[in-house]
Amino acid sequence: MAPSTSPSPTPDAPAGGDDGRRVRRSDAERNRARVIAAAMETFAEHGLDAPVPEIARRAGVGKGTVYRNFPTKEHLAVAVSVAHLRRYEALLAAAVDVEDPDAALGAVFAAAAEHLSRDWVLGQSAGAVADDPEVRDAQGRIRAILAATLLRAQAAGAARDDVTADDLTALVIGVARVLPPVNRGGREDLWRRLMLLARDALRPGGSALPAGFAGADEARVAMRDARLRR
Amino acid sequence: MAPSTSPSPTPDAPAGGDDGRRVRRSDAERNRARVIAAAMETFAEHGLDAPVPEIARRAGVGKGTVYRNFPTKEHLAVAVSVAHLRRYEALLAAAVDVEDPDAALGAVFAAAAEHLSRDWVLGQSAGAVADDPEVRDAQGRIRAILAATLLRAQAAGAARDDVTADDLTALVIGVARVLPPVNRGGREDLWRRLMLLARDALRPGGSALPAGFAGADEARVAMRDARLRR
Amino acid sequence: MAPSTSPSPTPDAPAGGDDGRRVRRSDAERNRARVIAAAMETFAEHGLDAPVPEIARRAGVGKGTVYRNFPTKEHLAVAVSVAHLRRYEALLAAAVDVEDPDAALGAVFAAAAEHLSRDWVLGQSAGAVADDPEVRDAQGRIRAILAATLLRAQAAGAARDDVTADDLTALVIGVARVLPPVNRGGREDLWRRLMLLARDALRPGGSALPAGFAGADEARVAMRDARLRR
Amino acid sequence: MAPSTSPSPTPDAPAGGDDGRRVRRSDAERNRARVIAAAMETFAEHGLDAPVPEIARRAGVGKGTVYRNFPTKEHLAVAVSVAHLRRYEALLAAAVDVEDPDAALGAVFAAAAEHLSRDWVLGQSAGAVADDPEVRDAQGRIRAILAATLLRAQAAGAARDDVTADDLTALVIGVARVLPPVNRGGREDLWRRLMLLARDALRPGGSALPAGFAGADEARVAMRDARLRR
DNA sequence: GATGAATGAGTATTCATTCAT
DNA sequence: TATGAATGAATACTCATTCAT
Repeated sequence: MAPSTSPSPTPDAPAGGDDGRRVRRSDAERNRARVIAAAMETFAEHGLDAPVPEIARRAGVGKGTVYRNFPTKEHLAVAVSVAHLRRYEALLAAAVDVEDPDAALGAVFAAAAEHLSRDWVLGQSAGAVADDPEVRDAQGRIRAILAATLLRAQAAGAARDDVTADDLTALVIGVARVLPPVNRGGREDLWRRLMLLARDALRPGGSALPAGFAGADEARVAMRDARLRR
Repeated sequence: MAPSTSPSPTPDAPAGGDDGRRVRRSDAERNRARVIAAAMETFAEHGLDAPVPEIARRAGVGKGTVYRNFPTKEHLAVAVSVAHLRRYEALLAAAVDVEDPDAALGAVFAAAAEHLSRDWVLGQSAGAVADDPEVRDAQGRIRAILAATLLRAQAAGAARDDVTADDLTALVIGVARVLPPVNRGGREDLWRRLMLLARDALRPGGSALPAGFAGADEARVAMRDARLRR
Repeated sequence: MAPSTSPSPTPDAPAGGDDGRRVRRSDAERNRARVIAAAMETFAEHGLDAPVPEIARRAGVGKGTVYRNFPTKEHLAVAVSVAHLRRYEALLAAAVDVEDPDAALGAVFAAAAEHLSRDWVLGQSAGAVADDPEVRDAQGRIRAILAATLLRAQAAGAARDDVTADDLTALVIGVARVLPPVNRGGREDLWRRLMLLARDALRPGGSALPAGFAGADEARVAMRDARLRR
Repeated sequence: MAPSTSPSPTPDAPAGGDDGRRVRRSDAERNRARVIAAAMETFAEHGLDAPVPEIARRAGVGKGTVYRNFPTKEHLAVAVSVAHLRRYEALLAAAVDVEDPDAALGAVFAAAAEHLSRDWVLGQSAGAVADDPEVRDAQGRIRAILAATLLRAQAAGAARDDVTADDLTALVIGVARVLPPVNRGGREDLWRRLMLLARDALRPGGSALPAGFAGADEARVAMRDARLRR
């Protein structure tokens, strides 16, 4: 039951049409966006336990509208996760452009601090959310960026060779799960500090590590099951 | 209203003393222990949302018995947390005995891997649980052990000087929140691996860090508030 | 936290206005009325201990509908009390129109017999119910009518001068709490009989009375606290 | 299922026996008395909803002891009612000795004020309690006293002829149900005042009354069904 | 006999989801 | 298409009553 989140729930609608229809369409689109925004906010504050009615209220729409766009609350959670992942991806993309491999790796951690200190939803990476193809795709793209950046750093001697993108991901997520987000009382400087510390874990010259994440897939599964709750 | 966990809350005023009493008491004590065990299990699987009836069923007792021992679910959560913290503390105590400062610091991370890979509940350290004096005490004792071990390592040059026990705590908890516990599909080797990685973050020669956890107290509060949800 | 009973609490923000809306609204209003009616019945039979599900069943709605209209059982109790008081007030108003002061006072008792012999819930006027502003207001208006009628009777020599509206109220409520309502096996004639008897207690020439209800307010409080239980 | 309250629950025990037995017996008797006393107190404060454990605690015994003496809570309620009625009866007996018929009738009301202002449990005159033979007997004896006193007053012209003992009872109970008992904030003077007022209702020269309580039995049934709740 | 531990039915309330309008 | 009324499953907690010790 992995819900998917296509931008428009009515794929059959023609691209062009009479104005009334287009207006309605854009109205619906706006509603959908408002619901997602409200859900991001509400989930951030109350976790997945946040009541749907509360989300509807904040979005300024009826419960029915929420359910029209997202057949279940889980679908909504998926949409929120996708939105978060997209934002994260965008931030990371910037990091990719950094020339210096060392600096680029640092930028990855900085991006994580920047993004996660505000949004903080990874706890939901469980159940239906983790199984959703769109979520998987976004996670895959992010992982690819992390892997590429790590490889560059390793090639340049700025990162130890015995770590993988999965180690990196685990460290980032770990830190993200320790600190509260800024809008919940978290402190920006602590986020940066811990991310820097985490980055240092990857420097050459550390302890000898035992075997690590077996393969990408297996690792992803392990990661996914890391549902902190529910 | 932070519930406290004395070994036996004895809600009905026990006379205590002669042996005849102890028989009944021991039975009750066994039930109490079974409830806590069941709660550890159930909370680990479903989080604090775990239904009390489910816990009662697993413990093989009626709902009433759960409530006799723990007036509210929160009291139960406190008891579970205390149990976890005690186990952790016991493991850490062993680490303290290690002579070599470097090895001792490593042992601390090993203890974390050992303990957390199996129990995994700290995420719930929120609300009433975090406010409970017994929980606070246990956390304080643990923090003291961490601080002492870190200091020894720093004095011996085995750890960078710009980190504190709070950094250490954050790293450990972070990793603990990434991986699933062994009984939920987690892999022992991954726990060890990540803890080793985390330990390396504390080696001398890392990045320059911005200001960190302001003071012990403030930091503890930040830490405590790091409830992933609710 | 005294719940108030505006005709429609409309928990989900109604737009109100066009006719389309009114259709739905009227349906909801009907349900609300049915819930109140069912509650009057059920409370009369079982007291405030009456289970909400029972009320819902009698009203032919789901529990949820009851709670949509009345956030807590106490709110429902308030609504029921207000409904009762309004009916009573309406009956009393008629009594006011009676010219002859003696007959008017008699009419007040008759109205009480007429009303209370059927509804019989005042005993619940305790706690949140008694503190509700709408309830207080209705009680105040009723008391005003009683006071005015009593004064007229006193002026005309049809009632002793040493009694107040609070004495009158107490007598009426007292009788109301002795007899079962008609729909529970009570007999109309007994109600009338006892109310007539009570009316006679106010005739001139009785025993010398000790100090009575101190002042309106204090008396009202005493009255209010006269919760038979809880 | 009308529970009966014989003073000693073990009617088979011989009158004389060894001391150990007598001690135990007197112990049991003491316990029983303490339970009743505690129940009077607790019921007065919380109504019949008072939890049995609370009563046991106040009595200083275990729940088991309560249930040994009173198989159900209703049996306990019966015992409490009987105790109350006995006290009332004792007070009334004194009134009987008053020579002057007018004064005697007044004394009856005074006794009611004296007793009911403190104990206040009549609300329980419902269900199993009202059906209990011991309760019925006590009520019957009380009614006989009231009837006799009323007859004397009527014979002496101190009371109207068109009222019966049932009218008198209804008036007394009515007043008793309006005011809170002294230990719940009630005021002694108000009790006296209202009882005097009620007494005046019986003076000669009142309104013409419609037919009244049909017969003793029927009336008693009507009275019994006047359960204010449950 | 006395105790209090255990039980489980019962009740208020919340919230995801459906559907008539 | 949007709304919000209705529904009922789910859950924490209380308390009368039973029964092993």
